[in-house]
Amino acid sequence: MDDEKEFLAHYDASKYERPSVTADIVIFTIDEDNELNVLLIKRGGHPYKDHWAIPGGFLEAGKESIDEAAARELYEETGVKVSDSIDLRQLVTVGSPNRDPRTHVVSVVYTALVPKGLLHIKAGDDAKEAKLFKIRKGYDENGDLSLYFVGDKCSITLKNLAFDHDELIITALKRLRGRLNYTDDAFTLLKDKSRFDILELLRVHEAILFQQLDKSNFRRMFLRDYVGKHRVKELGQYEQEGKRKTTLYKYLGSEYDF
Amino acid sequence: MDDEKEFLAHYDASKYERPSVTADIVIFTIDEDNELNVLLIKRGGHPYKDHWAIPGGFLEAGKESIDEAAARELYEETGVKVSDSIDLRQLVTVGSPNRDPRTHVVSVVYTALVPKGLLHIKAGDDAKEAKLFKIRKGYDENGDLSLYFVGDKCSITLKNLAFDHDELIITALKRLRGRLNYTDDAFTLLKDKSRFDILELLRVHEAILFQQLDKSNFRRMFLRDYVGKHRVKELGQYEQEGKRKTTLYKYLGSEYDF
DNA sequence: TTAATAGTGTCTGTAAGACAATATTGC
DNA sequence: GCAATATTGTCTTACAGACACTATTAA
Repeated sequence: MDDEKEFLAHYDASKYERPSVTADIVIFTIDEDNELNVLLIKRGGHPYKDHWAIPGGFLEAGKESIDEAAARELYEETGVKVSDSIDLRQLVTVGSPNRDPRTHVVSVVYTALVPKGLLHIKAGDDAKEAKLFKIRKGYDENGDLSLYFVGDKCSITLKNLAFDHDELIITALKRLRGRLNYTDDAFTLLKDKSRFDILELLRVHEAILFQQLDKSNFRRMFLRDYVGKHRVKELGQYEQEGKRKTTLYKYLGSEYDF
Repeated sequence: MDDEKEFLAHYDASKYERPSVTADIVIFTIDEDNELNVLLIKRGGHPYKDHWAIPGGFLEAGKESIDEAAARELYEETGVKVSDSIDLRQLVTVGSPNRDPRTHVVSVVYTALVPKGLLHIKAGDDAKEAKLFKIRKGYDENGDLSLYFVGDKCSITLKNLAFDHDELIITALKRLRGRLNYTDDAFTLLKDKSRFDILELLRVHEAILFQQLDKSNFRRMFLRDYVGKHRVKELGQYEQEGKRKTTLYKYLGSEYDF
C-alpha cells in the first residue's frame, strides 16, 4: 500500500494530451400552446459566433463531476435547480476530434425536462441571447422530413445550429419519444404535477409525439397503469373556470430507475 | 469569417484545466455452458494494482473520437474489430473528480456484445492478465441480492472490482436486459447468427435474464416478430449430430437504431 | 340551444403466460 | 421402446386502437 501512495505522489498528470470536456443540455419544455419547446442560446463568441446552440459549458476539472457540471450549467442558464423535481439525464457523449475547431472537445450531452413555469431564462457567459423555440415538423431542402425551430421573431432550421447540435437535438427527441411509454417523463413536464387532470397529461404526450391521441384509450391506460397502481392519487372533483368541473390527480413518484 | 480564423489562431487551448478521458468497455459473451460472461483484466499497475477491472484506456486527444478509442481498446484487448458485426454501444459517462486517485478521469463506458468464437483475449498494456468470468447471481455480506464472477480458478465479488466498475457492470446488465425485447442484441451474441436454431436464441435470452423461458411462447414470438417480418430468414431443415434435425434460420439485420 | 369538454362503453385484433399434446429421432 | 428434443395447439387474461355514446356546463 505504501507502494501505491508512492506511485501517486510521483504521478505526473500532464503526461498525456487531454481533451476538453463539456456538459451540454437539451432543455425541453411545453409552452402555453401545448407545444414542445427547446431552449437555445445565441453564441456570443467564436466559434459559430451568432449561431444558435444548446446551452453548455466546460467541466471544471478536479472540482465537480460531470453530472454536477450539467446541473450547474442548467442553473446558470435557467435558474432551475436539479432538486426542483425536474429531470436531468444523460443522453450521449460525443467526441470527434474536429467537432469543435478550437481543440478536441468531448461533450457529455444531457436532456432536461422542465415545466415552463420554473424557467427563468437568462443568457449565460458565452451567450448573447437565450430563448425558447417551438419545435415543429418540416421539410429540409431535399424534401426530407426534418425539424425547425420557431421563436419570437425568428425561425431556425436544424442545420443552422452550431456544431453537431442538430444531431443532438434529434437524438434527444427520439429518446424522449421512445421513453414516453415506460417512464414517467411526461409528468415532469406538467405545469403542476401535484394537481393536474388527465387532459393536461394527454396534451404533454401529444406535444412530444406531434400526434393526436385518443382521449378514451389514454384515460383507460392512465387509470390502469397509474391510478390503479397507486403511482398517482385521485384528489377528487374540482371546479375550473370556463370549463365543467374535472377530476384532478397528484403524481406520487416513479418506480423505475433505468 | 476572418474574424473567426483570427480567433482560432490565437486560441490558447491550455487555458482551462482538463480532465483525462478514458473509454472503458463492459464486454459480454455467452460461453459453452450457455452462461453470460464478462471480460475482466487484472490491473498490472497502480492504482488498484492486482484488482480486477473492465478493460479500457485513455483517449488520445486530437487523434481519435471517443467511439474510435473504444473500438481501439476493444481490438487491443480481444482482437475483435467493430466491423465484425459485433455490437459496441455507449452505456454511460461517469466523471466524479475522485473516482480515480491519480487525477480527474471522465470515463465513457461502452457495452460490447461479442460471440465467444471471435474473442482472442490478450492482456493489454496495463494488464497482467485478462479472462472471462461467468456472471452469477449471489448475495453480498448484507444478504442482499448481488452478483459475483466465476473464472478459471478464481471467483470475485462485485465490490472487489477496481474503481466504480461494480456499478458500471450492474448498469450494463440492467440495460442489456431492458433492451432485450425491443432490440436485436441477442442475435449478436449467437455463435453464428447466419445459422442458428430457435433454441440457441432462447438460450441467449435465458443467459441474459438468469431465468428459464417457455419454449413454446418464445417460438411463437420469434416466428411472429422476426420470421413473419422478414428480419430473419428460414434456411430449412438440417441434420445436427446427436439430435433430431431442426430448422435453421439466418439473421438478416436490424430495423431499429435508437 | 349549442358547443365544448368530461367521461363511459364496446368491439376487434393482437400479445403474453401457462401448460398439454404430438412428432421425430438417436440410442 | 425410451429418452431427448422439436414442434404444434389451446386456454386465459390483458392490452391497444378505433369509435360511438352520454353527461355536464359555459356562453
